[in-house]
Amino acid sequence: MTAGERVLIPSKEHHNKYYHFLAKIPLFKNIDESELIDFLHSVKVRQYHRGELVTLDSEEHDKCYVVYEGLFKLTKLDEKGEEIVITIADKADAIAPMHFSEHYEVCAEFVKNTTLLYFNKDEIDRFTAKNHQFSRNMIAFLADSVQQLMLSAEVLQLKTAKEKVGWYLVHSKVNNTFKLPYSKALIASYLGMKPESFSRALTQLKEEGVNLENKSIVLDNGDELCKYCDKVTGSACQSFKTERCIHN
Amino acid sequence: MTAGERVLIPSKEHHNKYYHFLAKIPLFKNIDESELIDFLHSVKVRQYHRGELVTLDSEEHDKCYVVYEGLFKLTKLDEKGEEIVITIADKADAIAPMHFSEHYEVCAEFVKNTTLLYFNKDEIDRFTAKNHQFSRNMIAFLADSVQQLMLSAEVLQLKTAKEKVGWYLVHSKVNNTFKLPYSKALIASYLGMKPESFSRALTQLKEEGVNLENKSIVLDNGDELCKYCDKVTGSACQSFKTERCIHN
DNA sequence: TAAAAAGCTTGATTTAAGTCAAGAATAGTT
DNA sequence: AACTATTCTTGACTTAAATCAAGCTTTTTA
Repeated sequence: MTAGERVLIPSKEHHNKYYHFLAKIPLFKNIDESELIDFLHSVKVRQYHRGELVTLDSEEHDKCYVVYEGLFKLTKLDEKGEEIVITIADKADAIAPMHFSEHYEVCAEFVKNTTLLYFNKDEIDRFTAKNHQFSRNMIAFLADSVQQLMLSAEVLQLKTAKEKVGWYLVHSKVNNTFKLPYSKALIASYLGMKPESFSRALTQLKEEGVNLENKSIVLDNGDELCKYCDKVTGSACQSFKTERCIHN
Repeated sequence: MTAGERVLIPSKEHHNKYYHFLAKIPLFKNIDESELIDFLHSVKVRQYHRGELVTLDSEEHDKCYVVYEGLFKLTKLDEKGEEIVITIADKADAIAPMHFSEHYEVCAEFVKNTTLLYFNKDEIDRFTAKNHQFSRNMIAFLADSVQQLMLSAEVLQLKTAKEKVGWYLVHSKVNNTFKLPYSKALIASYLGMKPESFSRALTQLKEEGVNLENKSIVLDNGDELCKYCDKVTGSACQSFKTERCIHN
């Protein structure tokens, strides 16, 4: 199956479905309906299989992708076959290789069967020139990427295995989901550690009252994860800066 | 000395000097002279001493800085006093904490006496709205930050001590400077390693024909560093993709 | 529902880089 | 030139996480 065969030209009803989906993502926030409808005509769709590995080189490079359905990890591979996970891209997340050097090669590894919506660079550029709100959204999107990358640089370099896992779990607590969103192995690779180390970190956390039942976080007391919380994550917490919060 | 005392209101002749400097940096590329002159009236100046440590919180946050003279490292510190270096900001480099969450705290550690030019967020926002080329430049600036951060994530996580140092040296080779731009300790911290490890890595590289005399790189053969070169760095090399290049 | 595969855990061992400590080299100052 | 303060190097030792290997669980599929 070649790339071309899997590029779908969306029908009118699909367009409608994609429009409603895209209109809600941050990249298209606060944009006039008429302009947005017009722009979204240039959307293309492509599907990928679980386990598939795509190198974002030359051809795939001048694009901006949005995950419509599914999950993939954006990775960098070295000669020895080692990999680092740069981001986990979940539903509604965007990836814009069009902004990188054509010599910067990254890989997309599809964790589930995945449907990506995408736009070509020249369409994006035209819309950026035409619509100032879209420029602003693009700036916000990139700024958010920068901040996330700086935050994970910090986590990866400064924290021990236990602290990394605690930090990851505190997200799920702040989200109010109290659930691990992905497999342990995937989260481990995102945290730059091996599944064995992840598992050992969990047994250490168990001694502190942090338990995982199935994929749900169960806390003996309720505040056991607070010590692993950073300020940016914490700012989304209900108890942020109350007396129960470590950030004052 | 309080912050206020060190904020200088530039005189007309200083303005002229700053204008010529700023007009050449990427953030202000291809902008009409009249518009740029107008915008640059909002520039402010501040000086910092070697060794000074400034936390970019609340007050310092809503700004965009450009290094006019000097050098600082943007760092993240943890409770134990450990630090990671996010970027080394040298002459003409820009840092825009205004794009980050107010809860994301970073530190600037001044390596030399430093003069920073800066703009307030609302001025930047106004100019972004008014001038599309500036929007484009801002997008390019952020995209470049994203790529640099992804590249260093890769270097920091995937490479051994020797490979990190080799990778750093190959930059200086591609630049044609063949010189270490900073102290070994600063470069070591940028590479996420201790000075001792940096030193040991250098002795390993010496066995491969890579020598440092004073701060100059001296190669026995000339191609000893090529194996440490990544594609993005390599694309700036004279011999990129020739038969002498590892990237084909 | 059995079989196979994938995902996870636990133990024993290795390893690369960090730590600590002391001395050498270089740069800066009087 | 002599003194001081950094900066860098080298050696001995420690340590956190990786690796290797085996067994256990859960999920998938036939």
